[in-house]
Amino acid sequence: MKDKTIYLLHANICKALANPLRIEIIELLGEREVSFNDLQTETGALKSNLSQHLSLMVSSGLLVQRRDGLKAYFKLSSEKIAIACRMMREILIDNLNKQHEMIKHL
Amino acid sequence: MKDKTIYLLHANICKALANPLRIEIIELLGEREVSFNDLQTETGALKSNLSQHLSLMVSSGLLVQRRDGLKAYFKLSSEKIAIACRMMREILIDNLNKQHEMIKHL
DNA sequence: TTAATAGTTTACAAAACTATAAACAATATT
DNA sequence: AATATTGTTTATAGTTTTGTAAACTATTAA
Repeated sequence: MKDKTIYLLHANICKALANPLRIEIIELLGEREVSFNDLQTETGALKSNLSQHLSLMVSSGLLVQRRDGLKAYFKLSSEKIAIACRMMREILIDNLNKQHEMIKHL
Repeated sequence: MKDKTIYLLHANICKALANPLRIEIIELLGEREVSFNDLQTETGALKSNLSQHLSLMVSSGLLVQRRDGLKAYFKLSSEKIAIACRMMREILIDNLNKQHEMIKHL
């Protein structure tokens, strides 16, 4: 029987991306570090909800957190994350375009 | 109020990857088309379960399905999907290596 | 020390996801 | 026509994810 652990771990990384707010966070982080406060302002999310999502992203290894006094700052743990995220966006756009073509040819 | 539709759609693409069996399927498909039967043999999944996952992947635009008589065949709708998937795997491996380093330095 | 600020954690209900089993449909074979 | 093959769909029960609200913690300021 083949070991499926790697698929489970791999799926967990994908899961950490699989939420609209978390996608928005990744795009806001882009190349730079952003404070919790700015993330809240820009996403409009509830503090508690934002904190939960950020915590999930940190513990799944997508983000790194730093604290300075009361303030918390977050950044991507690797630029590969932004790249993978952009690639998914491309797949989405391609799909939307294909659907659009389908509809046009009716 | 900013429109978040794009984040929702983007997250849906990520969700379509966010399951161990679906990751395994994507890797099996790689560059080539594979029959339902072969997918079942190689994954060891239940027919009904496999069919549900494949159906989800088709409707989310990740896969294309073809039928020939009784047989069903599946392939990736774009090679970008394999690439994105490999990139996620790299992120995973990097994370595991980082964790390993952390543990070593205790 | 008290109050204010900035996040975090916990509790909980609703929604989404998953695996299994059983019923079903479509095609091919006898 | 009857049977077998190859999947698909539906039903269901258990699990996970999610957003909100409330309680809590840590740091800073008065």
